[in-house]
Amino acid sequence: MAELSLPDLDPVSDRAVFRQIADHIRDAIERGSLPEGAKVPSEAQLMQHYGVARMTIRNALQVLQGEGLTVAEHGRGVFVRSRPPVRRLASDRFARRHREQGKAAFIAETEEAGAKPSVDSIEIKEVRPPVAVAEWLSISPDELVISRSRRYLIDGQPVETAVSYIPAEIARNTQIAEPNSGPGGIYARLEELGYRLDHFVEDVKARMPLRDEVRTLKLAPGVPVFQLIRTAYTVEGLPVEVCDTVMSSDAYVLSYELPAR
Amino acid sequence: MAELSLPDLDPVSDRAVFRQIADHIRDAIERGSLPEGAKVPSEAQLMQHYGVARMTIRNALQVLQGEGLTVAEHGRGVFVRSRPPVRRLASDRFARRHREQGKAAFIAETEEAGAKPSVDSIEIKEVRPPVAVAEWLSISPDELVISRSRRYLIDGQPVETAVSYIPAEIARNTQIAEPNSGPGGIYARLEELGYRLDHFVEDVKARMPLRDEVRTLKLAPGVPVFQLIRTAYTVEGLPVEVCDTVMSSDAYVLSYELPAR
DNA sequence: CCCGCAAACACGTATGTACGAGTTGAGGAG
DNA sequence: CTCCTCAACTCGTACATACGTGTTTGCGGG
Repeated sequence: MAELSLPDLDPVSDRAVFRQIADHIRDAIERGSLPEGAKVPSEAQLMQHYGVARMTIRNALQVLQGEGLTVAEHGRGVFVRSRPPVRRLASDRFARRHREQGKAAFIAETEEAGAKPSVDSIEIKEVRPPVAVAEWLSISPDELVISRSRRYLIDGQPVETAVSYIPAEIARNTQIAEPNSGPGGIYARLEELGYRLDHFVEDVKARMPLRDEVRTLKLAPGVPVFQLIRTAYTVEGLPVEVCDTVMSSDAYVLSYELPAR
Repeated sequence: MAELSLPDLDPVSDRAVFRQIADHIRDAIERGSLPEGAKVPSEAQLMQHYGVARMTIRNALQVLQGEGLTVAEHGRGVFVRSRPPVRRLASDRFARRHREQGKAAFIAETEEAGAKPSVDSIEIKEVRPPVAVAEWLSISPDELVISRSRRYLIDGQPVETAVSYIPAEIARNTQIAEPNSGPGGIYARLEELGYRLDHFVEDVKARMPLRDEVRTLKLAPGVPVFQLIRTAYTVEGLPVEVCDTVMSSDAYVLSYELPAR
């Protein structure tokens, strides 16, 4: 790696050696000396350059990996993470005019972007709701709900998991309780059943993924997830569905429009 | 820590030892055997329990810290992270009626929650905009903008930094270019200047914090940040302000209302 | 009884060693 | 020329050791 010149350590600094090294590499990435996809010098090369032990180098590399700046590939090296192009989720994605065109939001958006959407792991159960879900739906935790779990993929890559909860009173023996919820998705079905949707409330959190989520969404180290809790309300103010969605934060930008009124 | 019983290692598993140990502790946290704020057994105790080297224990603990589940406190121990009560940002926070009451959104919300809001590090400059900002404002990168940086604190704890950009053409020699932007904040001033605000578009990303952000927001390890880019549009569709906000993701839940239309 | 200080304890940083396992490319066999 | 093997390189895991620095606690002297 003669191409990349890293500074030497500052012997008087009280900053830990592994942090100084992480700083040097981070600077190189931010400067563009190490562009996306570039290979970071190997552990052995960095040991030689700085004259420190391997553990020190590994500590430094782990800092960068935790920041989501690099990924290590076993047997190949450490590389600057290249971020996939992000998808922007519009705030009108649940507008009725989209439903009336017969496609669920995810399918329509993805095809629009020229990619191939798919959905797998669809699982439908009638269960007692988690307490938080019962609260959002304003029902008793003893009332059963239909839960619809699924995973969304773009060009075969998993990008999002979601679980919807609908009171069983509403959804039982309807197409909502079928794996294929029909044209326009479950929101179209709810409206056919006479539940006129008025608005959704979407609560957005960000956090580090759980272990399962890392596996299911094939997340790189150092990538947080969005967790969205979306509740659908009818014009009467009745909550009829809660959807709990987890998505990789580096595949998405969420876009919302706020009225200035 | 006789209170907490951790399983033994599975000698036939091909899962790395440090991951198994991390799994055990994670399970204990999720089960509630290690409640919020509880002290995780010390490195020495875990070494003894599992009969492994300290580095192995430290690797395990680092996994959990990276997941945001624990924090290590030098000289004291490792503790289960307790999440502070979250603040919920309503989607009508920029409604005109709030501006007319003379308080900026942040101040009003925080006082409402019974906490003491403050703002520091206010810095106002006239600069050339970053290219991305110029694009959002639909101006040339050569046109100057007023940038207003500030940091928001709740009860003295920093929770959010923000930088607003307003075309200098609009804001020069107005109160917008003063540290104290007056009652109702800069949006009230813009409306007084004849820019009737119609709506905002807020783009939400989540990512791991940069080094500076960790320092400025006093972020715990394993806590991602939200980055919000909010653009204010007038009724004529003219973008008049862009605000780039970074906030700790564990102090906030963002809440948006979406029309079903 | 209280204060102060030292020991015990805890995590942080760093060195050195060893072996395992995935990837790659060069060189030799066919 | 092609294919295969193997060596070299790379990161992953784990052990042992040492010393630094911040925190807590308990003992002993005043």
